[in-house]
Amino acid sequence: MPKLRQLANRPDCPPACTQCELRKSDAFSPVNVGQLRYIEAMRSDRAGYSAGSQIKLENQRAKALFTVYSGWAFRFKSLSDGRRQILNFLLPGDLIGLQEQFSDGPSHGVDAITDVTLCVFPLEKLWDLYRDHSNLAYSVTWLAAREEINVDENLLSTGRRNASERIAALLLSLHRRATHLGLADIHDRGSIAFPLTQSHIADALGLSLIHTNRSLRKLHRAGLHLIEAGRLVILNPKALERLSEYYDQPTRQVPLI
Amino acid sequence: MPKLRQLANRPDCPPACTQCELRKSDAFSPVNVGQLRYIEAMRSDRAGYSAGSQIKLENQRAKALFTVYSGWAFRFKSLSDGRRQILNFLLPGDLIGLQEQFSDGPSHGVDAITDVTLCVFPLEKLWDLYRDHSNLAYSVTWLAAREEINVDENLLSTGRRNASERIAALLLSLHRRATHLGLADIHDRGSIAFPLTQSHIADALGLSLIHTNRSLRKLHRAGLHLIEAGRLVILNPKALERLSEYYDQPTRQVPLI
DNA sequence: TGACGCCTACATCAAAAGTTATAGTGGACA
DNA sequence: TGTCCACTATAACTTTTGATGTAGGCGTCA
Repeated sequence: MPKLRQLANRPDCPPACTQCELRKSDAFSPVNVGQLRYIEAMRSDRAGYSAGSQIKLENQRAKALFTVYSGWAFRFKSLSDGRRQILNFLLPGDLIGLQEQFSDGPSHGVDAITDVTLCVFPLEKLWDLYRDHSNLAYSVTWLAAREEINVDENLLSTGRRNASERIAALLLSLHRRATHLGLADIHDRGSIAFPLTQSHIADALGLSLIHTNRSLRKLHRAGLHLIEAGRLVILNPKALERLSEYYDQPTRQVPLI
Repeated sequence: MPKLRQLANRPDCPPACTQCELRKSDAFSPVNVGQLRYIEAMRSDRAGYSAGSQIKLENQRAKALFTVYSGWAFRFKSLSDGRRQILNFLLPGDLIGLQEQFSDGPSHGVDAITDVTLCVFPLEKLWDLYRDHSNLAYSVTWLAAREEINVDENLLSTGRRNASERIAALLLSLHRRATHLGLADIHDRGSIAFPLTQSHIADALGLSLIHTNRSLRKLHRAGLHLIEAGRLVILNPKALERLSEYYDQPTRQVPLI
C-alpha cells in the first residue's frame, strides 16, 4: 500500500488552503479570498505517497488532478524492455494529470522520489473551474505551458547536448526551481536537498547509468558542483551556464492551484 | 520579406471562420455559432509565410497567437554552435505561441517547412477569451496538453529509442496526424504529402544527418516505408509499430480555435 | 542550357556513449 | 553486529553514432 496512513498526523500534510504553507512562499502569485475558497471546495482529498512508490501507473488513467504539496516526483514513459525516460521532475506547486484529461489514453506514469504529499482535485470539477473562475482556468493553462517549457528544455538536452552539458543544464534547472521555492539553504552556499540518484539523472537525460557517473565525476572533479549527503551545491554557476548554455532567467511569481 | 504578398488571392488564404475549410473536416469538434463568431472577432489578421521562412525567431517574443491554417511548420530550440533541436512539428489546427504568453522570456523559434498560412490572434485577447468563453478556454488548454503529449513522445524517442526506432515512431506519428486531418490519399496506399527533409528528421530526433540517412535507408530496404516524390507511404505499419512501440490510438475530435 | 544549390547516397575514420564486470560504501534492518 | 541492498565508483571492451569527404540527382533560375 503506497499511500501513507495517518496522513493527517504528518507534519507535511496539506492543511486547509487558508493555512497552506506553500502559498506563504512568495514564489506564488497571490489569490483573493473567493479564489482560495473555490480551490478549497474543489479539493476533495489529500494523499501521501512514500519515497519510491508509484503515484500513477503508466498504463492507468488518472482519476484526479493533483498538486504537489511537498516532496519530489517525476513523470516518465517507458518501453517494454525496461528502457525508461523521465520527462520532467515535479516539485511543490506542480500540477499532475492534466495531459490525461485531454489525451485519448494514458500517456505517462508518475513516481514519488521522496515522500510526497498531494492535494487531490476530482477531474470532473476541472470543467466547473473553467466555467466559474476564468482566472483560475488561466492559471491552469499557465501551469501546463510552464511544464511544457521544462520538457522542451529537457528535449534540447537529450537531443543535442552531450553528456556533461546535459548534466550541467539539469543541475542548474533543478537548483533554480528549488531556490525559487525557497528551498535553498543560504547558510550553506545556497545548497538544496537533492534526492535524485544517478539512475534518475540517467533516465532523465537519456544516458546510461555508467556514463552518467563518469560525466558527473568529471564535473565534480572540475569543481563545478558538489553532491554530498543528499544535498547539491552549485560551486561554479558561471562555468555550468557556459558549458550547458542554460541561463537562469529571473523567475516571476507563478500560479498555485 | 518572408510574408507572402497578396495573401487574400491565394487559394489557401484563411477565409472568414464561417467558411473555414479546415473546420469542415470531421477531425475537429463542432462549435456553436456564438463561439464561431467570437473566434472570428478575435482573429485580427491572416498571415502567409513562404517555405523555409522564419515565423518566429528564437530570441524574439511572439506578439500574437497563431493557428496553423495550412502547411507544415516546426518549433525548435538551438545552441550557439548551431546544434538545433526540433521540439515538434506543427500541422493545420495547431496553436503557436501559447508558451510565450506564460514564460519569462522567449523560448523557441518557429520555422515554416512548406508555405504556411496562419490565423492571427492578438495575445491580449487571450485573457478575454478565458473570461468570456470558458469552453474555448478549455479548448486552448486541450491544445496545449495535446502538444505536450507530442513533445513527451519525442522526448522518449530521443532519450531512449535507437535511431531506427526513432524514425519509425516519427513516421507513424506524422502519418497518423496527417491522416486524421484527412490529408491521406486513399487511392495511393494512404500516402501523405511529406515535406520534411532528412535534415528536419535528424534535428527532430537528435541524430546526425548522416546517421538519419543510414537508418532511413535501412527501414526503406526492409520494406517498411517509402518516401518518394515528396510523399510518404507506410508499407508495413505493424512492423513499424513493433519496432518503435509506438501504437496508433484512435484519435478523437480535437478542438480548433 | 548550363551553373548553382539543395538533397540524398555512401565510404572511411574518430569520438561518444553503452555494456559488462567488479568492488567499495553506507544505511536499513533483523 | 553482521547481512542485505541500493547506490556509487572504476576499468576494459564493444557498439552506436558522429565527422569528414565525395559524388550523383534534380529542380530553379538567370
